[in-house]
Amino acid sequence: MKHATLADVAKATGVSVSLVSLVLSGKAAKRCSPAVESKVKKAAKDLGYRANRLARSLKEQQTRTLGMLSIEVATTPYAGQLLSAAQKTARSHDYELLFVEVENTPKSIEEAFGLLAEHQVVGTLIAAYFHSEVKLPKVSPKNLVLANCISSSGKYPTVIPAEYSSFMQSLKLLGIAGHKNVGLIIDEVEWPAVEGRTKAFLDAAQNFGWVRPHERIYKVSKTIAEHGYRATLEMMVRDPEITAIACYNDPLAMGTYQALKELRIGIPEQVSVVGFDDLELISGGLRPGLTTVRLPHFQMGREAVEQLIRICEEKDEKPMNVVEIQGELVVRDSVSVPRNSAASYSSSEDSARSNQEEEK
Amino acid sequence: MKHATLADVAKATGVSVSLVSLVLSGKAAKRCSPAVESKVKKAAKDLGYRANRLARSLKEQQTRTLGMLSIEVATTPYAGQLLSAAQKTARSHDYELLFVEVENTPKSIEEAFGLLAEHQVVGTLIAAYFHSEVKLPKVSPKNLVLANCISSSGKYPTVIPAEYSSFMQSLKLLGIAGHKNVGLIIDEVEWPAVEGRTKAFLDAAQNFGWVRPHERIYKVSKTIAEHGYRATLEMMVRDPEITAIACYNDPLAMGTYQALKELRIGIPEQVSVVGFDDLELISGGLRPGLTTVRLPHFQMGREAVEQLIRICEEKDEKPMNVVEIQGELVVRDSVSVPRNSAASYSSSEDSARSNQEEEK
DNA sequence: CTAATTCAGTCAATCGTTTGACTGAATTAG
DNA sequence: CTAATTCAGTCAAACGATTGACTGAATTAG
Repeated sequence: MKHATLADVAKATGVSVSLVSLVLSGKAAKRCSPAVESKVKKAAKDLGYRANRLARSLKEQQTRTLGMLSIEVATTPYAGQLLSAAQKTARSHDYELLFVEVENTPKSIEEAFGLLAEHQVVGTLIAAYFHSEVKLPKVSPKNLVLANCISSSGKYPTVIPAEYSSFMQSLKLLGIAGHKNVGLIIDEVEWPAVEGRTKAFLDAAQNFGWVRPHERIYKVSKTIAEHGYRATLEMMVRDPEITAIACYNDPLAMGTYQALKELRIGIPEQVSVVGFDDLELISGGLRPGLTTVRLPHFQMGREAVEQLIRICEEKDEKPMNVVEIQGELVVRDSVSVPRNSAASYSSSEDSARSNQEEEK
Repeated sequence: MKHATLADVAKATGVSVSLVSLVLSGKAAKRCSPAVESKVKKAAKDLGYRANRLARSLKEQQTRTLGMLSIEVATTPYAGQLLSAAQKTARSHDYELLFVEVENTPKSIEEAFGLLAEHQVVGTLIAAYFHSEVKLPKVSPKNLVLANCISSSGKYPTVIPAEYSSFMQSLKLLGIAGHKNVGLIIDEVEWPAVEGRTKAFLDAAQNFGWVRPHERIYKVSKTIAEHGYRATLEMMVRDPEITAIACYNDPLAMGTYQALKELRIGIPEQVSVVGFDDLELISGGLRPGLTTVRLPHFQMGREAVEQLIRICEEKDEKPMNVVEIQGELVVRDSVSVPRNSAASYSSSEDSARSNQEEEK
């Protein structure tokens, strides 16, 4: 049971294929009597006619299909929002998304470009799932937008998180609360994300007069809870006067929580903690709730597709080259004023004891 | 700079379009001299010729495109694996994936079906991100496979996790370790997943002689850490002899950890915990690592697409109607023998007593 | 009353690929 | 030497939708 075609509708109404096409695409302006028009529409509906996009695209010499290349996306919890936003945005402009997963190698990406070319996509979006550099092949399609990743070529419109100012929001919170002894736990690899957040930390330190910030950066080789735990233990032993810890991401913060709890250091009474990413499972699941910054995955997906469609349709006078999107500070309960400015926390030893007492 | 077509290659070599087509699709058997064949191939390569799939599909009256409908997928951390597997599997059979996100309503799904029909997809996959029931419209395409969801119609091949036997693996672990007092924290909503796991719990209780299992099922209205925390506090207060807690999923187990730590109950020395899902961020991030069951998202995606392709190509004598895929037990460090059966935990009485005292 | 315009539609070419039918030359069989 | 076969290709008709050019009739303008 194949789909009905224009010819079927034409036969059913006894008019020509041309007229049916004109009527159904609303271009029948002065070419059709109202009577025939409604007959055609009725027949189309009865037959369940739907245009064959292959034929239409072939004739029109262009599709409304976008290619979405995901770099090892799907294995991370970030994946969804960006992809979801991309699809919905595309859909709302009557575009479809052809989804392909690739590795971050020129070869793999080039293969995917080839595939997409065969499908005559009009534009391509490349998304990564943490803010990283993507390795493009020498020849790339002209309508290309990068989301959550950058390319050294710098030739393509790029939508990335505003690392610096996003992270700065949570650092400001610590600064304004009065913290002076703040530690940072961060990835040792020099991703763009690391760079921006480190700079934010150092600038915040400068602005708020934080003590010895350079010595209080702890690098970890993997940004997982385990490493956050170890870094925090080390930090608190070496640097017991620290009153706030900023973590590169939420999994690290999860480890920080574990270490602090093990050391009987109260959050946030004795040490405040901020994370980054807002992985709901972690940030909303921890006790107390983790104050963190929500990465704008949804917005990036939407913005990237909108840019892409704009350049595909050449509506754009001059596309923005890099769009930075601000994350949203999500305030939960892991930040308070530093203990030494609060009478009741005059001594961490006391607090530790009082914690134990409280639990009885 | 449009793409080269067969006509371009033909012009470049001075032969007919037909012959180029024949050569490039390897059907030139006896119709072409070796000399011309290599000339054609060279020209095609030089021009970067790639077949236009729209034209090909139009002519052949069938595409190699599959529709992938995701039900509110992308917001969950599970999303990726299934989608990733689906795409890779499709790709390995030379199929592409048109990705559409829908809501779980007949209307939204029907709209998507229409879109996919316009794109002449040969088959459709519907995936949900937790094992749930999907509401299909009255008319659905014939080549349809469900992944991680079920439909009341029961007409379509369905690939779902083996809830019962997957959960049973971790319950067996508790049973074999010698636990007799086991609590279950589970969603109050009657998803298929809840049903299967509850039955597993009751059967395990029967087999291993667990005490009063029915009274030890704690229902929560949301399966998040917070509710796991509250349920666990309640459970341990009401039922201090419990030595093991099985959680419906990992976020609940995260809450269980928090409650047990707050009560100063050691994991696993005093109470063992098992989760479900293997959300790496949680299960690998908790201390001690959470023993849990990895949901077979990747395998479901792959299996579903393979089924789909099989029915699309009508290779299948009789497609399996429901394929259940077993999850993998991931053993970390949250299970040990129960405290009162182990000599080394003779002091567990002490802990238990002190626990109770603390709770007063 | 003729000419121009409008109305209501049809014709036919086109997009790029595929493939069965065809052709003209060369080779082989008998 | 003729007839049949093979070789090396070409022709042309689709697939379904689009759209500028066209047509024949009716209406209107002058």
